[in-house]
Amino acid sequence: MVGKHKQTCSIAGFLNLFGDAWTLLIVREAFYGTTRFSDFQRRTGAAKNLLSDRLSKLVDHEILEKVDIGATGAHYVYNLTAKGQSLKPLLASIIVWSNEHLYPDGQEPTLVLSRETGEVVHSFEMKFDSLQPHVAQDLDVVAGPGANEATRKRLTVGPWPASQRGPENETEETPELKKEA
Amino acid sequence: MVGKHKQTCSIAGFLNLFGDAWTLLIVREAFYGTTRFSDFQRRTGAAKNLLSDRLSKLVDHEILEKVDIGATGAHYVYNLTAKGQSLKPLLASIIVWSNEHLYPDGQEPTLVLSRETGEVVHSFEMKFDSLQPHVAQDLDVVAGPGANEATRKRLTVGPWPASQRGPENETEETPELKKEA
DNA sequence: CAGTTCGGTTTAGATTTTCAACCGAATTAT
DNA sequence: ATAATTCGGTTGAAAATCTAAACCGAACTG
Repeated sequence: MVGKHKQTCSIAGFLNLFGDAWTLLIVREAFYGTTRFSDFQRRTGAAKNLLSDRLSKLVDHEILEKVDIGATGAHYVYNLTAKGQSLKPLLASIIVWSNEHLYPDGQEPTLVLSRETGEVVHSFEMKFDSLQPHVAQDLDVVAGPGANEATRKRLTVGPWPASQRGPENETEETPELKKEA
Repeated sequence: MVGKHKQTCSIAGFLNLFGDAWTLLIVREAFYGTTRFSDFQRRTGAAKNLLSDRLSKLVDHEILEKVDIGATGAHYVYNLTAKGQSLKPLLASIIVWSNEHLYPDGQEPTLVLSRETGEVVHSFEMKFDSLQPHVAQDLDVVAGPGANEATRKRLTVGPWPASQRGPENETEETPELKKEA
């Protein structure tokens, strides 16, 4: 796949990779510590063939790496690469924007916290020092006041990206957006 | 539309609005100063019915506002609302990430500059002061070394978001990604 | 008053997504 | 030993979405 957008534009290039309903959700899952095919499927709700396709695409683009575990069997883990982890500030930005503009105050499903102070992050700015490596390693994502039980259970576990956790039973329901659609 | 993702998750909520190939590209166009239906169509390449649908959705969500100009005729402009303009840091983040990870050095189609220093912005960090309004008003987006003529012509004009510009003739071509797909 | 522009809608066909069924290899249970 | 289950998919059929082109009315232009 060469990508649908032919424009010379950094945003169009991004959309060629992430401009669909599932890819970024799969990356989110990877940050939540999900590594197994079946866990991605259960936790995102994506169909298996589509999930298979998107995982391959992410592996092709070196956002994830596929590692064969289990001596001979069909057992793999998908891990975030360094490139994949570099998406963290972007995901954090998306959470912050969504919380401010899509959810009523006090109903945010997830929150971005400063790891240092524990305070909720509400806004962000570009950093002008081009010599520094990526920052935003000092951010955590935790369940917000609008999180349901399933979400809360998964987000009370640790830092982001998290190490792998076992496959608990989850069923997600009802969002509750500020503006309808 | 209620949204495809039912999960209680700020990222899923975002994807319910922006998780497709065109919506964010239309918002980008709005930042580039595009306001008219036909200009959106020509500059994004989206089919008219899909563009119509997406513009309505963005108006519903108050990212854009539709203003009737021209006394009686079918003449409208779509303007970014304050909520729409609040997406600027997110779009800037996307450009910065794409430039670092999708394009070879020196072939970035668009660049994010500090308005103050004129320097290229390479990374960003969250701002922990929750009392401040959105920042990143001091950023400009300009054509990068990898921009083609069409892109360059449109991006040499001014600040971002730009005021409306006339409909020049553009035809976009060939991207050139670091990793194939 | 004929043709063009603007902002769409409609329709038909192509593509993508969903959903369920199926599959082989390995692992666990009886 | 053999049956059932898990894992990581693939296949195929139906539904939904997207593309591309045709069409449309209401200005406005020549």
